[in-house]
Amino acid sequence: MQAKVQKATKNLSPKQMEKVFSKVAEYFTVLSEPARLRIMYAVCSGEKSVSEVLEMCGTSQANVSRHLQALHKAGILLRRKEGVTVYYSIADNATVEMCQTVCAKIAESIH
Amino acid sequence: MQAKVQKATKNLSPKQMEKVFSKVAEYFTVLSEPARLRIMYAVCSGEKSVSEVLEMCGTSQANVSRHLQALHKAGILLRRKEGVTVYYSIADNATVEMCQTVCAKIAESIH
DNA sequence: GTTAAATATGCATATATACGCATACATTCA
DNA sequence: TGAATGTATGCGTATATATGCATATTTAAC
Repeated sequence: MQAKVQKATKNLSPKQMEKVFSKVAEYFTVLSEPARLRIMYAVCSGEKSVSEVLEMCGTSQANVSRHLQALHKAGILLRRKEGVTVYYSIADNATVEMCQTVCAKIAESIH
Repeated sequence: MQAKVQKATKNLSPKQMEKVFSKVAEYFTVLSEPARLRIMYAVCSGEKSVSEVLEMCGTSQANVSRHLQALHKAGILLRRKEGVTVYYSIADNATVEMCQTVCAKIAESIH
């Protein structure tokens, strides 16, 4: 962590370092909810409207809407509006691949 | 996410899938605290005792102790006791590298 | 304009957890 | 045994946020 991170944080003040850690923590917070992971998993199979995700994930409409917004705000999902319908799709493949790796690793430990 | 994850989750029941998402969420939760990231960053430079981390990170001893325990319980840090002193070091390099990547990416956006 | 469908938001509540403080526990040494 | 050092834990509090429910907002069709 230090080696690589120091390259990117070499010229950062302690205050700025705090900001980095704070933002990184925020980022991981978005991924730290089962409901959001379920939703991400759904959107991974292709662009989905809020209603479609709602059907696939089975919780309240309000929740799905808010979770999708959170993922969008974090830059992980793309948002596209078409009439009354709002479509979400993957924006950040790096994040998705990271989740893939972690999910696969943990899934194996369950087999 | 689906492609790779489906390979590892092909034979999992919906209930088991829920367990996977739940465990993945737990894992990310550990990484979603600035204080813990700061501590991980400190331990990255080499094995550290609780007191050493305490000096580097500047919060209460109780907090440092608990955060280190959380990181250990998550399998990210190794714990070694020597007399009264407890030393922690990196156990899971994959996690550390993941944090490196995310930190570097976010640090760049601050420059 | 009215209605209907899709999405978003306000509010109350429950739950999780980070933190500070005090104190307990463990180990070493005199 | 007693004292000192390093670490862990119990407890109360503050804060964040996930959720459900009701309702508002947006857009299209009539």
